[in-house]
Amino acid sequence: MHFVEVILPLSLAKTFTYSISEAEFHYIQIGMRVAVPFGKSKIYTALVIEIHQNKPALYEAKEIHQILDEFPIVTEIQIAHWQWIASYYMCAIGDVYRGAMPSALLLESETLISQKTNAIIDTSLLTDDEFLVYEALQQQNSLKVQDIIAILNKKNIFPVIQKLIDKNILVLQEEIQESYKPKLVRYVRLHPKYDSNQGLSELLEILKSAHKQKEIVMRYFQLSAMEKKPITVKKLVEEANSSSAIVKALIEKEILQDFFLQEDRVLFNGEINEQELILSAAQQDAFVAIKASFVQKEVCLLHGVTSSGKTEIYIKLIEEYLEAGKQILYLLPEIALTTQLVGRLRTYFGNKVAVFHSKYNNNERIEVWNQVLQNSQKAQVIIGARSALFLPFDNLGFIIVDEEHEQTFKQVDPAPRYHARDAAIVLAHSHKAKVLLGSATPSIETYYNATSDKFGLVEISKRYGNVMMPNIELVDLKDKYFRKKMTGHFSDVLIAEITSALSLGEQVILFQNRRGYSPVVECITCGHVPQCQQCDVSLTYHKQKNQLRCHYCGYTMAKPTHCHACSSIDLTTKGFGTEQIEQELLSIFPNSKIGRMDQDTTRGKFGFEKIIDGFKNREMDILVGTQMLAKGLDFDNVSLVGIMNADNMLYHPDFRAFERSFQMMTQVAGRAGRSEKQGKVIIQTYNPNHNTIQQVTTNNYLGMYKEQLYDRQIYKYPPYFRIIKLTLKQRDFDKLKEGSMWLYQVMSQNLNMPVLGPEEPAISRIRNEYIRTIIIKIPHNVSIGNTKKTIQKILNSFEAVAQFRAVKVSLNVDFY
DNA sequence: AGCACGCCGACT
DNA sequence: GTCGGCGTGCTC
Repeated sequence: MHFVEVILPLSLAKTFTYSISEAEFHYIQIGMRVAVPFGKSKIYTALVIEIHQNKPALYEAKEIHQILDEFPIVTEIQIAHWQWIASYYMCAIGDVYRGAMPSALLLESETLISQKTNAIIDTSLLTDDEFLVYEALQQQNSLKVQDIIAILNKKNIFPVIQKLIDKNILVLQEEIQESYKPKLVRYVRLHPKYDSNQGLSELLEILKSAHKQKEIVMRYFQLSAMEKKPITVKKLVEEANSSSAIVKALIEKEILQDFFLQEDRVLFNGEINEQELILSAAQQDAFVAIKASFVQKEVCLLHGVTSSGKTEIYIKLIEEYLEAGKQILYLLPEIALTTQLVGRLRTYFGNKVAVFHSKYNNNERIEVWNQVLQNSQKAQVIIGARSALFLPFDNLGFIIVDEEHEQTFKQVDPAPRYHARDAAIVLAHSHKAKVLLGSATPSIETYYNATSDKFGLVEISKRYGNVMMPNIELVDLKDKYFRKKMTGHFSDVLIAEITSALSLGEQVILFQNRRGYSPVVECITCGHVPQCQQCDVSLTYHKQKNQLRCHYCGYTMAKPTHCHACSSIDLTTKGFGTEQIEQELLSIFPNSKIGRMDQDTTRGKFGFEKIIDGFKNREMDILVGTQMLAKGLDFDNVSLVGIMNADNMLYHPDFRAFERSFQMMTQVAGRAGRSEKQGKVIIQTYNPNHNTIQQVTTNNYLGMYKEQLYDRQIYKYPPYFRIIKLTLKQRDFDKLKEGSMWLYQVMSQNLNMPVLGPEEPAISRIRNEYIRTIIIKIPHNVSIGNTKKTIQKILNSFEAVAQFRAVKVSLNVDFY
């Protein structure tokens, strides 16, 4: 009687018990994967988290299908960390498991349908559908469920299959395929029988008349003498200027032999910079202060203004942890930033640097996973986006969370909705590692923790190399429009500054945060704006493709030629996004090269890099972009930054709107003036006297922090209160309304704390589902654990009500 | 997440 | 009358 407890990669909170044989019991270890049958026919990759001998009383445990690993591929620290995430962020452990593992390690079975061998079939006894399946099987050995759905063009195909099985025509089998394939490279060597000197002369004799072949063999000798390492077939063919057919002939003659070696997909072949990195005085002070803070505290905030040279300090710290033989995790908010950073770190640490993020393909991810697990030399420094947090660290010593304030560290959908910064701090604790948070504009929460002695705090207020902070000028849009000094969305001041920057050969960045201000098509006659059929939003106009698009469900339609409400043909576009700014620029500065960076232009694996590199290489004069521009990019020739409209960020219905606006504007402004010359920033706004805008202008982080902190306390927001947001979704409007009201009332009666809602969000319907939200504010002196238990209990009774069961509820703890 | 069971409306 | 739609519940 031997059993294992396993986690399944499904949104199920429970663990499941399977029985194993005695032999398996002695072999199996916690952290290994097992293939298990689950439900009627499927096989899933489960993770063993406990091995025991307690026979379940209520059901008969199924046997596992097979053990998939030879050694644990998940550590016990990881399992504990995942359990913490599941409990803190109120999601199923299965969600965390599924989100944490590279998908290639979580294979599911695929049902294959094939014809029974030697079946005697009388096709006249088949129905039309059955015949179609039968006929398809004459072409192919096996079909997938999806194939049959396509062939029959209907959803429920199981009755048909069942009948065919009953008629003894079909068989089903479940197949799991290991999708990871090591990259194998083909090499050649001389056949051992010619190894001796005598063999050599024999060889030359054989090849006397085969010129081409002789050439290859001679080239092979040269290369192996020169390189003193195995030679690939590819290289040999290239060097000998020959073809692989000739190599093949030599192999067949048993003169050469081929063999395969496994190769890493991710290789670094650059030069390692041997020069020691020298820190400036300010950097050196910060470096020493951080180390001092780590003596007492586990977490330290490095608050350094934009271009204060934080990366060099990180590199110095990484060096020290590497010397101590520790693994280092470097978290970045955006995948797109990794390329730049990897290049930089590799010049110091060479092949010890590995990258991990979701755009990596499956094979690459598994290689990094294994390298981290084995504490390989190739993966001592891991750079990655938030998911890198889930790697199987063996000996983690140090975590850097760069641009700590970025909201992309918080996963929104799907569950687990974790915050990578906070989860990193917890992970570091179990590894007894240190955490460094870096930012020019720390989040209010982090700065609060740093100033209330929970975290260490180190500040740098000077830019590296004494570059001056940019000079920020405000332009009052109301006044400019009144005095007719505007050309499109550009004020005369901005145009003048762009003109002068361009004439000096300097580059310009223009920032337009498009959120909520997408261009729409409007009918001049009746004011009708085309809406998405399935969502509660206006369709966005995309000039390039001349179509209207829904940003929420992806619905597209061609731009209408007439109004669908009144048939008028007088249509106009309203609102402005990056695309329109780009268009306007083209007419104002027809001789300049203009680039655009937003979600539309940075698609594809290297879309972002292409634009960034293009701009760096000065292939463009002006770059227009969205918030992507605000994320730690370094350009050395940008002297002017323009913020097209500061107001649409400020007036977002969100308690973080001012904090975010400050961060975004300060970060964008920070792209200006990286060399000796002082940079210039123009902010166009209708509210030049707004506190937040004034704080940006005077680079007054502390002022912003204090003001926001005060507001947060009064309006009961973090860091004084923890926030849990519940989102309810349902296709039926009334059901949703009733359900959300019920939930709100029970919550506010049973929780002794503020509960807000049920609120109809600004976009109240997406993909035909109506949405309501409820917000719970947990004071800091109340136990979060108990509160979450109560919330869970209420949700359980909510689900027990039959009419509410169809309402989907999702939880977002520490909603960002 | 599947997948089966079971209950109601649109067709043979 | 049945086929097939979806709501509901369970999976070790």
